[in-house]
Amino acid sequence: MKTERLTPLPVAFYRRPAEEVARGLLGRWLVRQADDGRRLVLRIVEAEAYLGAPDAASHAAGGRRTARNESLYRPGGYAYVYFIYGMHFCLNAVSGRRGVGSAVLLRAGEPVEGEASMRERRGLDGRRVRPGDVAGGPGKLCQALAIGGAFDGAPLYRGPLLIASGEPVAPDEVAAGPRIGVAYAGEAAAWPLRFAERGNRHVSRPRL
DNA sequence: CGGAAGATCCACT
DNA sequence: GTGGATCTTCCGA
Repeated sequence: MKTERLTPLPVAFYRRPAEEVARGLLGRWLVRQADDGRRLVLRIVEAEAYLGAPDAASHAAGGRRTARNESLYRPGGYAYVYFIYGMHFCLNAVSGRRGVGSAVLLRAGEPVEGEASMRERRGLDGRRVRPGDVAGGPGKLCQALAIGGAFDGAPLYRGPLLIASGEPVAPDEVAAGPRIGVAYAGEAAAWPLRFAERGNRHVSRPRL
């Protein structure tokens, strides 16, 4: 891939409503400069918007603010990384203005560079691998890119973890549906805030 | 201070 | 399709 096109998305990209940011992130490159010197790149193919206070599915529902979700209230352009189910990390891109608490959960990516390294981190070495096994899910994505709690609050426009402008997915190629794993959220559970590239086989759940 | 639930993943049937 | 793994965080008592 062409290094000269690895231009980080500017902070202004993120300082918009989460739904716009989620749609706009599809097709972009999630770039991880690993500690072993290798560069890992995923093309983002699935993302979910979480709106903050008015969204019962958000970690900021009702304005809830704790030590755990503090970075969710940073200005758009920073990472919110949390630990869940005793074993998985999830990566969000904070959106909107400081204090809003809205973010975009990065749910799936398509390997572009460093796939062998990602498979190794995922424990898939030598095994038969189907689309979605490498980074088709928020936990898988973080494991493939070696993203842990150390990135909570880190900027996404510079440093060892950033999102670079690729070719955005055309609006009519974006499928929308309800978010995954938020059945408890009442009315908000049905909001169509999950977005994925239509027909892409690397998404976490092909049904949309 | 105890308990319950969680923006998940995997193996198994 | 179902259930188990595994542990941090949060809220209620």
